[in-house]
Order: sequence, then structure tokens, then C-alpha cells
Amino acid sequence: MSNPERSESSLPVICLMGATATGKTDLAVKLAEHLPCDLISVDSALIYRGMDIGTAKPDAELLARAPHRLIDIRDPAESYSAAEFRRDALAEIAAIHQQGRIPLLVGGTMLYFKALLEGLGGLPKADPAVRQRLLEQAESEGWEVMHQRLQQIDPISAERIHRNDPQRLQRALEVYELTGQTLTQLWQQQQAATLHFRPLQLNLEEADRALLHRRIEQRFRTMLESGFEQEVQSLYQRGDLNPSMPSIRCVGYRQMWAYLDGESGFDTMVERGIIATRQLAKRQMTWLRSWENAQRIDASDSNLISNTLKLVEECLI
RNA sequence: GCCCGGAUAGCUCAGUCGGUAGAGCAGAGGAUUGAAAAUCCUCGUGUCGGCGGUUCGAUUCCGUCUCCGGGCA
Repeated sequence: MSNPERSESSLPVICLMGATATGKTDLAVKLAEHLPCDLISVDSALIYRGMDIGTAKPDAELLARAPHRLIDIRDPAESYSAAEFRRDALAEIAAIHQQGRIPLLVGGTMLYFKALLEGLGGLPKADPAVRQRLLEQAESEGWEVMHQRLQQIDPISAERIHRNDPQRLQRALEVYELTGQTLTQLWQQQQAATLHFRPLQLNLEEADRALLHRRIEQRFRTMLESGFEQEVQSLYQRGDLNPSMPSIRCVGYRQMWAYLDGESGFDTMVERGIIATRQLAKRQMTWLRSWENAQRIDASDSNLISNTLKLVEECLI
């Protein structure tokens, strides 16, 4: 090959996607035992140090056997973003390729996968001061007014973003304040990302919803037995964290936090934690249902590992 | 055994001055561009506990039975 770019663009990357509690981690570790793979986590909750039990983070022993990149890269007081993930993941992918190995991305944060594979617009990063100001405006005038304001400056975005969606309204207004350009204008200038690798996308799917629900409940109860309450307790006692932070909004943590605050009883916390996990799984499945270029693999397949290995090996040739 | 409440959607309950009923939660489907385990949108027919009675018409009123609370024995 005389063209180095061409050979680089054919280097493979495996993307193992799936809803929570489908067994992604187990499968990824098994694949890594049989293939020259290094793992990269694609998970907005596993990034947090000290949030282990409630995020179902692989334990130390497993991590020693199968190291995951992009785990424990933030303190719970910090935030992260899809753009930062994209930057970090691209760097890790390049590093793994350079060692002649195959990156195996595994996780359930579908926006991160999308940002990685399709790119993001040339938008400014979040600005806490601007967000704070917008939030104060919204609190005094109401989000309805904020929506009307967006209607004035960017009718196309206002049409798309529902007036009850504070997070997206805030972002759209923030982008305009920071750049003087609307989301719509900036997206129009966006160019399709050029991938310097060849992604093999796998969707690990549990088709039996009732079974998945049972597994979610079981897993949450096991977390409680493993000291989940103490884990959140120690975050709670730090004193510098609060439920408006992305870390404390994570499934399970939010509900445990409310319990520690005395806002709900223990049984209610357990029930709400399980419900929140089910709802997370549902949203992840909504992403995956319409995900193009993903090959479905059946989480209940008794030959899951060997069948997936076979599939991966065929695609890597 | 007697008295008083209950019995309505998977759950908690509202309601119908008699014209077959609706909220919250759950659940399902969808959206998703620097917070994404986030944020948001859409979707509500169920022998109104059973059996009788009154009525043109009963989930609603009356009787009775069953079950669940609570009280008195």
C-alpha cells in the first residue's frame, strides 16, 4: 500500500453497544480474552471515581485482568461531555492502533457513540456563567418566555425544541450568546466527520423485556447488599456534591441521595432506583432500535461468546 | 357477633346530584449535537367486588353476600 491514509482508515474498531444489564461488560471481557483487544469504556457514569457499586463498574480484579480506558477519569464534582468523550476516545483509539491492537469500545451511553462516529457541530463548550445567568432568567420569567426568545432568534430550533425542555432551551440560548450564531446556522456549517477507522457495530440485545426487568431488579438488590448505601453515604458526607450535578443525577445515586436527605423511605428508594434503571434501559433501546449499521446479537444466546467471536473474526478479515 | 369505613386502570386514589369514568405513578412508543445514567414529547375501555331490587337506564340509590381495614364485644 503506497497510501498510508488508506491503510489507516481500514483499521478496525469494535463497538459493543447495549442497554444496561444486558451483559456488555462480561461479553467484552470474554472477547478481549480471545482477541488482541484493548477496552475503552463508553459510559457517562463509569468516568466517576468513587462511584463503583451503583454504576456496576467492573471490580478491581476484573479491571486488572481487562483494563478499561476512560474509567475513573473525573471526580464526582466535575462534569464531562460528549465532545470531551469524542476527543478522549479518538486519542485512545489511535494509541491502541499504534500498538497494533484492536480497540473494543463497550458501553451504553449512546450519545457518546454517536458523537464519536458522526462527529459534533463546531459548537462552543458549556459556559457555567452563561448557564447560570440563563437559569436565573428562566426562574424569574419562566421557560415559556425563554422559548419565545429562542423563537425570535432561531425559529427552526424553537420548533424542534419543546418549550418544556429546559436543558435544550438553555443550550440553544447559550450557543447564541457565546457565538452570536444560532444552533441552526452552526449545524448548517457542520461537515460530516471522516472516520479514520472502520467500526464494527454490535447491538447486544435482550429481546425478553420481562427477563431484563428481572435482571435489573436483581442487580439493584445485589448492589444494596454490596454496600451501595455506604458508597453514596461517603459521597454525601463530602459536603461539596449536590443533586444538580451530573454525577449525583446518575441512576440509583439520585434516589439514594433523596433517601439520605430524608425525602423518601428505604423501600421507596429501592423501588424508584429499580424503576429509574428500567427507564434508562428503555431509552437506550430506543436509540438502538433505529441505529443504522449495528448488528444485533442476542443476549440470551447460549453460545453468545463463540457466536460473537465468529462474527467479529469474519468482519475483521 | 355488632358498628363504622373501604372495594373503580398493573399500583395509589378521584369522580359520576342515576345517562357505562380520569389523575398521579408504573408500563409502552418516540425524540436526542459539549449535563445524556441527562432532559423532554406522545399514549388511559377498565365485568367501577358478586348477586338481586328500584328505574327507560345503576359504577352511582336500596338490599344482601364476600373480602380488606378500624372500633366495640
